[in-house]
Amino acid sequence: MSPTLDYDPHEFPPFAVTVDLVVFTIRDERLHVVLVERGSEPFAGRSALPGGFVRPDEGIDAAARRELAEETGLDLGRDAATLTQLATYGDPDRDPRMRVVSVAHVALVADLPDPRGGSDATAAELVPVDTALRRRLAFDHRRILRDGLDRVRDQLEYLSIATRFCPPEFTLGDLRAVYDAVWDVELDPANFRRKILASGIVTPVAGARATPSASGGRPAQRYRATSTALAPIEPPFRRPTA
Amino acid sequence: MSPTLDYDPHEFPPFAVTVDLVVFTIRDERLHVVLVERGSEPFAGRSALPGGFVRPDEGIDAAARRELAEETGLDLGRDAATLTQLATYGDPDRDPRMRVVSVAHVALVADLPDPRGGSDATAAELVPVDTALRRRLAFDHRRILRDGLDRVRDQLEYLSIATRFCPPEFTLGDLRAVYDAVWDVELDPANFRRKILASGIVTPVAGARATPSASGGRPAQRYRATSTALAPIEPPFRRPTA
DNA sequence: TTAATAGTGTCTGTAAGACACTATACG
DNA sequence: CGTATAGTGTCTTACAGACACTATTAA
Repeated sequence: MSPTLDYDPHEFPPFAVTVDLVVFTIRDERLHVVLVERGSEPFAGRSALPGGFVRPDEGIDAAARRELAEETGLDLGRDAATLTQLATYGDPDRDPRMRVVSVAHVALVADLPDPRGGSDATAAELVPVDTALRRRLAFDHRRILRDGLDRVRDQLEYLSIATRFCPPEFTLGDLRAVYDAVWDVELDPANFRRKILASGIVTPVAGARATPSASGGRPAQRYRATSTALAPIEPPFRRPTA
Repeated sequence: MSPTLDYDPHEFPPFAVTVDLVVFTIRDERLHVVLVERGSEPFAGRSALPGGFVRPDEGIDAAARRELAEETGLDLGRDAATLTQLATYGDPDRDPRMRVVSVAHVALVADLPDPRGGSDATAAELVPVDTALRRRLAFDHRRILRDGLDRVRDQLEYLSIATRFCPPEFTLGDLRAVYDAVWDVELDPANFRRKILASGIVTPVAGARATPSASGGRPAQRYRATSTALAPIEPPFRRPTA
């Protein structure tokens, strides 16, 4: 805030503030993002990120949680770490109607029962990210999605966010599948195991073993995230080059 | 943006949008931040980060550049990389007057001739960051400063931002002094040289050697940033533990 | 049995940290 | 000469990647 105001605070310019959400999950071994179909102009009929206006007495992340619940039926609960702020997009012409500044967020969720349409009957769908990036999205949502994807890929290296894509208990194979999907690689199971266990971000569940998948295989030890909060991966788990 | 609006766009809630700036530089081997003194309520007389209202037809980073120039006389020019968005702060009660959402930025500058008061005669000063963090700052500026500091410390590991604190030509000793100041460590000159040169973020200036400092010593090779854009440091330059 | 996944062991190359040593300036 | 900084070389340790090998399940 400027100590010597350029504008009287009661004559401030007319801004609208919104939130947009990049909601990632993993489905069929691939990274997906939640898109909604716009029902009204501008960009009616086009795919868009879920989001909406921040209410006058509502915090910004509260607005993000509320909009996500309203449009997709997803409840992130009180868990602070699955929803993080990405960046703010405020080009003067990003919305043809008026000046809108949007605070974008990234949410990571375990695979959903199924994305249902919002309480207001808007269509919500789960789309593979590469498909979504090839679509013509409303507003500057393609750029926001791109930025969100970059962020998740980066954070996978140094933060324990991978467990957010998993249910409370998971195997190291499940966790590796997250890395494989987000980075589009195939990590060596042996080296993955060594690095993840050394980082301490997961703790084995005493006695719990996973039933082998349909294709057979030895049952795997079950793990839980060591902490409910995000933890640094130390040393960082670097993404394979090329 | 919600496809089914909770609010008619022409009845949007009354928000003001501002920018705040965390401007870092290095002075006397220590990291400093630019603070201004507030001339009016609320928080009159208290130190604050420079910033101000975004104008109706102005982009957000354009507003940040303009406010910085107005309040401290610093011109970042067209260089995109010295000014980066940090995060957005929008608690409903962060400004007692009205609902204000502020987009905070971080700027890195080479040591200034001297921070002059703004064109509107507001006092601007350069304060060591640890001192600034102990002060009672206006609004939530202490948290913003804290977040900005964390960001710069992190980015020093994997982005070539250190050169932004230096004049166009510098020695490896100068660059190491940046790391020492921001991380509050004393890096080994030999290992620092090896890692920085291996990363390729700097290029030697043919024939140019620095005159030894007052205390003597062999003249050092001069370098320039290899690219005007920010480049990743590969492999990352990890901060010493503890 | 085979196929598939879980999990262990080991070798090799790269790179970080510690630090000795040389080079070139000022006084 | 001593002192201070620039710059090189080298040793040790840690860890990542590659990959061989064993373990335990389903079909």
